[in-house]
Amino acid sequence: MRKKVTLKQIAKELDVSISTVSKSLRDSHEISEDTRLKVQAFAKLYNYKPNNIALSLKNKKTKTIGIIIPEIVHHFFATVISGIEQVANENGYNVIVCLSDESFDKEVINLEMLANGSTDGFIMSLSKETQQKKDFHHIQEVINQGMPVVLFDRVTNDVFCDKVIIDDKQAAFDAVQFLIEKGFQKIALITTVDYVSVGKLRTDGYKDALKSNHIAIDDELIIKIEDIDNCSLKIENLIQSKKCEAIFAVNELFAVTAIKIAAQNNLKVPEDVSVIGFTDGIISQFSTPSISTVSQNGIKMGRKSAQMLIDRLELEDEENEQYTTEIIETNLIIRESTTTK
Amino acid sequence: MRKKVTLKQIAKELDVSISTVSKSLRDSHEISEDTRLKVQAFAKLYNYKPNNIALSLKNKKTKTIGIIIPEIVHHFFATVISGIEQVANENGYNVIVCLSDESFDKEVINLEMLANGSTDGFIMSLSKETQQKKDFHHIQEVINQGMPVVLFDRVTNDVFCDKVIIDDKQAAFDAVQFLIEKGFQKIALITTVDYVSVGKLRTDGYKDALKSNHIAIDDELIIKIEDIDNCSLKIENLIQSKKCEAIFAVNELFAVTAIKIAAQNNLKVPEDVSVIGFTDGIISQFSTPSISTVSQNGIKMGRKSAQMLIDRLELEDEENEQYTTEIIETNLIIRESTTTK
DNA sequence: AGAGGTTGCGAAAACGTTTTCGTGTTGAAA
DNA sequence: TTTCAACACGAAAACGTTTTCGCAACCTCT
Repeated sequence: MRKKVTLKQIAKELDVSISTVSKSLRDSHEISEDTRLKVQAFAKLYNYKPNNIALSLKNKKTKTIGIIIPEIVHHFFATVISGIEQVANENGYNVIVCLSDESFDKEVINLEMLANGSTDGFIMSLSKETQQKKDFHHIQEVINQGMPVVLFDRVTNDVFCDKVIIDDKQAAFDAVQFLIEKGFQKIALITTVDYVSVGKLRTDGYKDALKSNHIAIDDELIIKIEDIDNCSLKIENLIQSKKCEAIFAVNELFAVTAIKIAAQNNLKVPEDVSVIGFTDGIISQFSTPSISTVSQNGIKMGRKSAQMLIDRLELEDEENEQYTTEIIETNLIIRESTTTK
Repeated sequence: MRKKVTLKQIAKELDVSISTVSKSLRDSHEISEDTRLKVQAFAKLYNYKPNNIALSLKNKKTKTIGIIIPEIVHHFFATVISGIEQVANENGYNVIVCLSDESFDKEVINLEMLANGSTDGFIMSLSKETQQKKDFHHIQEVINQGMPVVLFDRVTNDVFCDKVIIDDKQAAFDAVQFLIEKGFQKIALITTVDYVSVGKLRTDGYKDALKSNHIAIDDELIIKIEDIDNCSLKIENLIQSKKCEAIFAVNELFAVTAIKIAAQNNLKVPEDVSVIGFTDGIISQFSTPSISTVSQNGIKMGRKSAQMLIDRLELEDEENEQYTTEIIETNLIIRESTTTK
């Protein structure tokens, strides 16, 4: 076992001081060429690499970004991480990932853990519980300590920081508008409970689209799912009522579930009912029929978030800038699950 | 902006030494109760938390696990990370995630970067390129430096370390055996090129199952996909040849693609052709028909990997133990894509 | 009162860097 | 021969901890 070699060991071996070794390796002109080359050769031979921890301590920079998200087994979040990682890598940063499991407490613990020197800043998306409690003191805290935070997707107006979102309301509006233009009037909405910020916004977009087309909002056509695991019953009721010609679902899972239940009830998609989902994930692409959906472009969202964070980290004159909220464009991807009335 | 407070600042403020503060906070009996309580109260007031970097430097332990995987936008890998994160969290570890993007060079760079003090050990799954080049010196290197490594799923016999795998060959055997027992003889295989270790093993399992049932291996029924993005053509040829009654695919994507292409060619699944996939991901669960598949249990794999790594990290008398290879059981999940002949 | 033990605290080293500053040696200019 | 700059290098501080050791001051016996 050949442990990593340190400056001290090199210094001892070559009978020079630690300073000399350090300077030689950093090509300082203070050191004679003789010594410099000798040290460099020795360092190369022993594969010397500076210790990151020591550097972090000295520089008060870790070159590490903390990511805190509700869960990773979720295609959208995975793509965002992927985007973050790309930009982080390009700029010499590493990412350390923590999962809140949609729990407020875990979010707080993770944040505090990483805030004690482990990372230079954070990119996060709020857990459901946090959104429900509307308690953001932990985030405010790290910001007060001078660590930049970028919120993405599930954000809040209650904390001032950089944010990256899509225009959920507009995207939902567009999707529903599309259905209306295809001739549908009886459009159902499958959404989440209101405290999930994006769910609420998408619901608003749905309602706005109906309103601006002078279509009455029928509460029987709006179902709010609390627990994703047993959403089937409510959806089945909706389908069996046969009151809807089209469905707009605020996520993939709701969309594909609706399609499945429709099939079980001998309704064909899109012939009998058109479906548009949200999030262009694996499900939308590969289910049969493939699902028309609002694409969120998680990669771009991640890249943008990382870029904003790194920009702020490397800004010398802190504080100077105002916070901005970046909006990532969405687009409607039309596939097999929609048709014309 | 209230920066984090340090021992030194507390010491100065209370006019005691740094040692006294440190000891007070760690409830040392060396310190009088008076002083202890005073320091603790002050520390609490200013929300003192020890700096992780300083601790890491001192203890020569980071309490951080490095994960290096080919990609994260892949349900299986996401579940493994999830499992790792659970166990890591339970044991006070953080995880830092790097993506190799299936590139050998990125794998090496990430590994070397993290090996310079950033993590205590690694959990990794080899990139395709690494498996193809059969160059594992970078992994051997960090092991030689005394950092434990756990390989999972895509492993190699060329490096000695702990490993967590499924019995790919047996699992494939079981899946094919199942199809045979359902009465099928003409069973096609959609697999990867041979240098992907798991692809090779699953191919072996397929062949063994046929052999042990005295069914001749028909090379026309075996197609090897190099590039996942344009696998359609080869699969279409297979489907159109109409020579197969059942298909065993070594991953979800191949399975769902086969089903889609079958549909396009007016073949129904499972009525006209049965399909079994590999990996119980989102696709298998939500596609229509839902896909019978070999479940790998990524969570369990991640948990086991993390446990093995942490066990080794916290083993005082290093070296003492032998390396082990843990096999996670798989199970065949039968859904709608298979039937009886 | 002296010996010995306990109590309470501080100095300093250590982890591995980088960087500032000081210093001794050399060479050249005056 | 003296003076001064350039050169080459080392000592030490700093980042924030923990821990070992040393050392006073006090207490308790004889």
